[in-house]
Amino acid sequence: MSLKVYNSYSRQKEEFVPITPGHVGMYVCGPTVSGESHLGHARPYITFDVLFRYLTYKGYKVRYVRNITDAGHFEEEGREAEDKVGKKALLEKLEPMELVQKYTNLFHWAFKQFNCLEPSIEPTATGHIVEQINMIKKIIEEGYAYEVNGSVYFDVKKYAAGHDYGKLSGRIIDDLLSTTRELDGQEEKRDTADFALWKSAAPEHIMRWSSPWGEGFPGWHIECSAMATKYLGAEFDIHGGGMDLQFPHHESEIAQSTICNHTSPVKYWMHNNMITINGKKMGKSYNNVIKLTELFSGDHPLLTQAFSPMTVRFFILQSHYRHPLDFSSEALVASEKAFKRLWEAYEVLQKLRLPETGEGQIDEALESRVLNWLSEFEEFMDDDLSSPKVIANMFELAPVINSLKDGLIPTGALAASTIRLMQEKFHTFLEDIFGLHSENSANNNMLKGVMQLLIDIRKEAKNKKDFATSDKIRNQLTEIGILLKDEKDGGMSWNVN
RNA sequence: GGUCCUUUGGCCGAGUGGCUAGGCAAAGCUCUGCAAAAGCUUGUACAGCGGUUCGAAUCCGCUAGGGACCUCCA
Repeated sequence: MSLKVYNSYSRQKEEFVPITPGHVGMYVCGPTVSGESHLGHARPYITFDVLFRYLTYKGYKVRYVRNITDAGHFEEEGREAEDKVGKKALLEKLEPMELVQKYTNLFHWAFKQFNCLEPSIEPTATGHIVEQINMIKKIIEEGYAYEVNGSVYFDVKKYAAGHDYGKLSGRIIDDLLSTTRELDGQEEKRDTADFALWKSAAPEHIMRWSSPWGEGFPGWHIECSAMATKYLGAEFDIHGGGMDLQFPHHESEIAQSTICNHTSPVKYWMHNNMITINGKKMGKSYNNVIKLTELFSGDHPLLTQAFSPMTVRFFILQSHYRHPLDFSSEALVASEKAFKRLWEAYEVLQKLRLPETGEGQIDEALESRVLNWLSEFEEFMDDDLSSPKVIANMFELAPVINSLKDGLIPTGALAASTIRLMQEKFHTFLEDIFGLHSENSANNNMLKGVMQLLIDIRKEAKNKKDFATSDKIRNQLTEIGILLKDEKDGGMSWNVN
């Protein structure tokens, strides 16, 4: 079966065929480490983490490059040539690189909580100034950039004459060129649609590098072009990022790389949609940001409780990555419960007793439904990563699993091979591909031993119909957050809430 | 203003022409010493109006609401 992905560039689903058979080059726009990551950032990195995992599952050798933007861009291009990172550093009285390090560490910490795999290469913008300068030089040589007062701009009009600037983001070039917006500093540009490749640094500017055009710093878009070219080549398979980066960032990236490398850089452009809050995009300018640390601690006016990383990951996977996802505490609570129920069914499944040969009669109808649900896992993922549908099927299977365990469905109703397949598929999709894991923090042997002791005492009490003792044990455990459940067969299980 | 997207049951959220998505919540039942968990059953939703069609949540048009991008943004 073959994977189909939605290509933003062609605006349709296309069969995924890598440029080099067996290998995939994937670039994802990483974070700007001038501040703390928020819930909105979780979506692209989890989405593309799943894609990375899925491609790997499909047997591809994937080189996953995700940059760290630590050089900072303009707060408002053309208006105040302010380096975002530099400015905040002054306020916090930190060295710029100290600030960058702090937020990079925090970013890494948060996404480790989310169980995101580390990219193959995580290049930084500041570490690739030379590559960026070389690329700009090349673009000037090609005649598509010009220097003014120590800054270098990309000539969009000239580019658009021979290329389809605006195709990715659905812009009409004439509209872009005729924009009448008045911005200070625009007079340097030949055209308002032009964008900076290199900016001359004002004296107070902290982050600065020498270049053939004087002291300055790179434009925002050039870093991705330079680093993607360096590590993935002039032409690579997948470029991912948030929808809000389509224009101008990715559009400009295409233009720069195309001129520099004489080929269109990316085969498949993939964009995730936004996380909204009350219908509005989560973003600094809207003042509706929930930082990841706040999410994990529950310390935010919009949160009724803390939410674990796995709950958030599951929440994100329950919707399709190209659709907007509206956040609310209620929605997260629902996902938390759903995830818990699914995970418990998964754990039950892994411990399910396999039927002996000839034990009971196979329920053909059930068997074929189960096999169908299982085979759809991959089918759905192949269809542009339809994780919500896979999860829906898992929930169809959960009652089957629980009923097998409780004896409501006889053990022999499903063939041993079917149950084994179910175990395998759940493991593969839930853990390897979706990247989910147990949140049961009680995985230490000492607690297990203590719990076994309590369970034994409670069983004895129950056998003696000493319900006062048995209830005391259960109730007090409940109070400290351990849930004890009586099983149908007289056994007991427990989990930490 | 320009370009594009979207509007599904109490809530979240799949779904692009005909077949029950799913989750959470709610109600009833079964199991249980009681409870929890689990299982079973129940909802007949697709913004409004009109059109195409044998048939539309799904295609087209209009109206209304929401949103994204056009500026740093995941």
